[in-house]
Amino acid sequence: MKRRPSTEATEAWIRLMRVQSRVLDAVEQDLKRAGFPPLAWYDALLELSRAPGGELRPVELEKQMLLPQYSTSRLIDRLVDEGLAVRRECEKDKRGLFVAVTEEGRELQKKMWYSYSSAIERHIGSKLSDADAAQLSALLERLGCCGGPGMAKDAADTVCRDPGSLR
Amino acid sequence: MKRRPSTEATEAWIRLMRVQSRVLDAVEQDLKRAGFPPLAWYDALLELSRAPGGELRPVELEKQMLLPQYSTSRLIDRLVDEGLAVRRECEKDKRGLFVAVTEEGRELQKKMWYSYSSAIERHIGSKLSDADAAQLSALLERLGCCGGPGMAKDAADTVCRDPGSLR
DNA sequence: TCAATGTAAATGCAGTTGCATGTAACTCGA
DNA sequence: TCGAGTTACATGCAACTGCATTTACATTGA
Repeated sequence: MKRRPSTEATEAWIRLMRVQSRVLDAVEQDLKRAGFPPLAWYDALLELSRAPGGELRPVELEKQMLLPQYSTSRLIDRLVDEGLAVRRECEKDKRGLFVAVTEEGRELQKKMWYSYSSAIERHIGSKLSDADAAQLSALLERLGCCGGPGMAKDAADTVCRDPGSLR
Repeated sequence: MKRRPSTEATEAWIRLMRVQSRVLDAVEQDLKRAGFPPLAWYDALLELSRAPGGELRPVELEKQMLLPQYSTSRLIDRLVDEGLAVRRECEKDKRGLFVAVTEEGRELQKKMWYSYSSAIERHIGSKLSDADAAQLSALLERLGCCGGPGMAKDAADTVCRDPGSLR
């Protein structure tokens, strides 16, 4: 009589939770030590930088980053406070607005990438061969369900130069 | 000229972040919908229930759960407020104390396990074969602890037992 | 024995989150 | 064209987090 969930599944669950929290923490700490803001800022700046014209509707950013609406709204507040982005009116839809990355924002994003990428290398790249990393991705992907056809692949392509939003 | 981090490593990083956040979220939501408190409460109650005499020093709990000290202190506050645990004096070391799970706490932990385990099955077990789950664990493990001081290994051993095994 | 140093736990504070709601503007059907 | 329903974004509030500090006790070493 098999147990459900199996011990293998339960163990995978536990490791997934523990390992990502540990690795995320390590990367966030590396960034913080280098004097940078949290990863979420990087993600947002990257999404904005990539977008045509360097601007997005909050609602788009929210979808990219998988954040709740109010969370996005407040993240934008902070970016604007720091001069990394500006809010612009939206002619098309007066309810909405555009958020545009500033030159300062673009620069910060690029500077962060040096720390960020070396943190990824330190905490992931140096611990798994490329083949193993690929296999880990593949296994994780099967849990994602996000398998929304286009998106996953697309994100992956883009992201492998500059990781996209993580949450 | 190879890129560092490799695209494979970067992709693994992104998936690790995204997938765990999604899966954790799904499981937390399942628990919440069933009217239960957050997962951290379950973990704490389980650690306490397992401990000899159903009690632990906060500092032990903190190590098991990999939480910061103040966070443990406040988690205990909440458990105590809800009658799920009690604080007891510690004769050996008057700086410290013991936290003991109450009968009510043990019951809640057991009841939560039904929701929790079915959530694990739904979000992990049903998506990976046992062999794949085991392989996922193995890959994740290589990202964990490593180089770290003894503690990490110890924590992993403890935690990786089936959370429901003592039901 | 006592000062210095270290450890266990709690807490004040500022910043952040989640939830629920508010406000404004858009859409659509009769 | 009007009103019901929906969407975009912001925000008040309570709960929670991280950080730094405090309080109390323990341990060490001269």
